[in-house]
Amino acid sequence: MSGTYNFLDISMGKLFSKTYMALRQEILSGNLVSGESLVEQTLADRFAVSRTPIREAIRQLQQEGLVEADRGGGLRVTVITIADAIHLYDCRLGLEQVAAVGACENATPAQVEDLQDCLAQANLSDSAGRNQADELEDRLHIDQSFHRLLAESSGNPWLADLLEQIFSKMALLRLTTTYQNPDVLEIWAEHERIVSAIEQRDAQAAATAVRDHLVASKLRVVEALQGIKSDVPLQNITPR
Amino acid sequence: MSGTYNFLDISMGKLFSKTYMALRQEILSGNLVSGESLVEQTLADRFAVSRTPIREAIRQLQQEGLVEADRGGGLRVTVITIADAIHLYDCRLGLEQVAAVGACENATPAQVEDLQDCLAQANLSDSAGRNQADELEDRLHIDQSFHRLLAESSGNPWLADLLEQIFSKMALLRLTTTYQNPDVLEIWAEHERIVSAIEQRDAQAAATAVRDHLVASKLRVVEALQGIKSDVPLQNITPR
DNA sequence: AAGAGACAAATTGTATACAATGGGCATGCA
DNA sequence: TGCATGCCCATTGTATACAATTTGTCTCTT
Repeated sequence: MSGTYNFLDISMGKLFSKTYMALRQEILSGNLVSGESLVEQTLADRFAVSRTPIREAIRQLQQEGLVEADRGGGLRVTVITIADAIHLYDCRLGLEQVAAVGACENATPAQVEDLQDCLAQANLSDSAGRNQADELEDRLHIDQSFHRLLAESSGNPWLADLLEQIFSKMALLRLTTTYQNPDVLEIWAEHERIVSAIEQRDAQAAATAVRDHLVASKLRVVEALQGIKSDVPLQNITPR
Repeated sequence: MSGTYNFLDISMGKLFSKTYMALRQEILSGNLVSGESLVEQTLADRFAVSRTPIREAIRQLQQEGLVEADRGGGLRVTVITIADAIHLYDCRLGLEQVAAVGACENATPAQVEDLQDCLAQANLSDSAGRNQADELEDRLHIDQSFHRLLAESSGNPWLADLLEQIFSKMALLRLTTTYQNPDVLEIWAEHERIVSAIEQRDAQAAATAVRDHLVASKLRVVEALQGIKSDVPLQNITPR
């Protein structure tokens, strides 16, 4: 009974770990929609394991912020609102500036190279005109990689960890809204400024570049989202 | 068999939740020392519950960063080094500046009052000359409260959450090293500057005040720690 | 017809039994 | 004596049984 869901069957490591990754993947890929309630037994059947590893995986995801408590003890996939998006951007604003400064001081040559590769990849994906959906997907993925690399380059593991938490929640948002980033070229120009500053080990410039990038990015996202749900209270667009 | 450890017996809520809080308290109070390995069955006996709630509590603490994997699959109370302290301070630096800005925009009058109360309490604890240990304990507690309030005042729940994670790890550090903060008066003066800026809703001033405070605080702590373990590599004292 | 109460079903929380894994210790060989 | 090897025990991982809690519905009463 090889059963379903062996597409992620790495056949190594504990079940709860595999379950965790599979569940996470399902949430982040949109297979489990935001707000969908999670029933342990159902998931257990689905992954062909007992409730025990499921419980542990869910708890992990809960702490990670991808799963939240429903009223009444139930659990569901976290619902991210526009207000949350703004708040998360503010957190990124603070942390990524620190990351940029740290990267100027601690980034290894290999890491700088990785960042440059990321830029190159972005340009590549731009010219390769495939269907729009794939292109968008690619862009989002590259963008995430870029910021993840930046965080790692800081040499501050806690910082990378905190940012990772934020990223996964923002990934949730992307699923529910599927806004299109209007000015992609802008983003890459901004990314280039950041990398350039890091190459030159200019901490001040790097921090500023990151700040500008995120403020602009936040504004773009909020504008895009406002068109979708204008009912949600829009608190502070410009934090500074 | 009322047994031991009913000092936290709130008799309400799930066992794993109570266990989690109790375990957390034991770690944060130093009852379980840093580096001590955690054995599920032992803890289960100790709290007179089965391994199930213990496991969930431990996993939660692990994600929270108070418990970490030992080499060999075991778990132990997290060990925080000087380098970690520096890294955590850098994270705070980024996040608390954002918190200060947010507080200027979103703090309710009640929250501002709470912050002021915190200052008053600090002065009070200063004049009341009791034994030194208690006084130190009080100061640390008040300091934590202050920063927690600041985070909450921002109106950004994710921000408060991230900072809370950092605070608990730093609390661990305090236990292992028990350095004394040399310049307490400095700290309160700095706190007052922060509150004052928030009262006046001056975001720029608040951010600067927070930055100055944390940079100074970080320096103080690093200096204090350097005297204790001078072997640990000391990377970047001044990040900016 | 509307509300209260109780019963039933679904779901989560806890305990425990069993499996698997890894490390330490003892024993044997070089 | 030092190292390798194999077994045993300690500990964690998983499954399952059972308890408790909650929700929703059905009925009975007013």
